[in-house]
Amino acid sequence: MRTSKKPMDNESTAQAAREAADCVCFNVRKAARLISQSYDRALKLHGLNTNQFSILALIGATPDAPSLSEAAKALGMERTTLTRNLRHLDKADLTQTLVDGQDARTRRLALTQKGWVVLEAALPSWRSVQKQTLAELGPENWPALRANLDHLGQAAAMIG
Amino acid sequence: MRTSKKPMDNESTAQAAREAADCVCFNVRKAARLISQSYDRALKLHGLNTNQFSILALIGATPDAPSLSEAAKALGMERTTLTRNLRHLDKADLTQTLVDGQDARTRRLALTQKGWVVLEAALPSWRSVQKQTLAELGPENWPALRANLDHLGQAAAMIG
DNA sequence: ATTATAAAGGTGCATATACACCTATAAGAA
DNA sequence: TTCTTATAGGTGTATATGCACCTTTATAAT
Repeated sequence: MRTSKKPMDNESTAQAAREAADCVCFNVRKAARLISQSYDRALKLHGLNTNQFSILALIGATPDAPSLSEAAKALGMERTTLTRNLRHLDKADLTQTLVDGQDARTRRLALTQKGWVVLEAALPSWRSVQKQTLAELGPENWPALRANLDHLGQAAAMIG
Repeated sequence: MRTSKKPMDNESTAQAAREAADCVCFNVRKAARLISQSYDRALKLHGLNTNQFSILALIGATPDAPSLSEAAKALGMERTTLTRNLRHLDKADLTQTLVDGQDARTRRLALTQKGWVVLEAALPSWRSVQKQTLAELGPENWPALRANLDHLGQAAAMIG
């Protein structure tokens, strides 16, 4: 006896829809949402969220001030998304967006002195949450996981 | 001779910041952004993005109409995020949000007939992009990758 | 030098995300 | 039954995301 409330005509679609629980995109997005919450909690003390921390760290880690597009590429972030994310950091006086001397089209990104101070202060909190996360995962699983994520990110441009 | 443009006092912070390229959260978020773009392209024909597809599929796949909170839990999505995401689907007449008969606090989620039709139509496009994505990844790598992502998502609540 | 093309970046719009705080309703305690 | 507490959900606010389309500036072609 059927107890489902779904109309019989949709039953085959319902069955097919169960496949989508295995969707790569869904599962990566879901993990990103959940993991972000723990990193956000850890960085909140420093007035940063995980995204802002990543941007500061990328700029700080790049030997010469990267252009907006270079930074966006390195962050795997749409250029226009980075433009807007930088607004908050610029307003908070953590970053500076300056016109390049050679090419008037290019914006070069740099940390302000305050940006350096906040980044340095936030790094121990990041290390702590990163360590806990790797411990949960099993640190030996991380290299392969990261390689798979990198590979998927690389390949994505060719798919769809 | 030093050629870096960064002030010497920040060099140790710059060095430390390079560790953050290995951040679990950053790498998962980055992959989510990039992968989402390919799935979004694949589903665009059907007027859906990957997130909307996932919500439709989850509701369609659930035997009895799930409550908002149950659906949010299954999607790994903040309840209030789902509330707002459903607005677009409700407005597009793909989903219905109805007050439960037993408990006036509870909203039960269901697909409209149009929702069933769109979901059914979108499933082949999803299968296609999913297949290409798994082919790029190497299908044998997906079970472990998914298990690691699930584990991280589960553990996130305890971290930070 | 002029024109055509390419490259860098910004804006409008739509959608996604979640915390803090609020209301409404149900269930339990007195 | 009344009071208390727990549960389900919504709203205000801030930030994130990316596509389509635009302007500005540099480079290439003639």
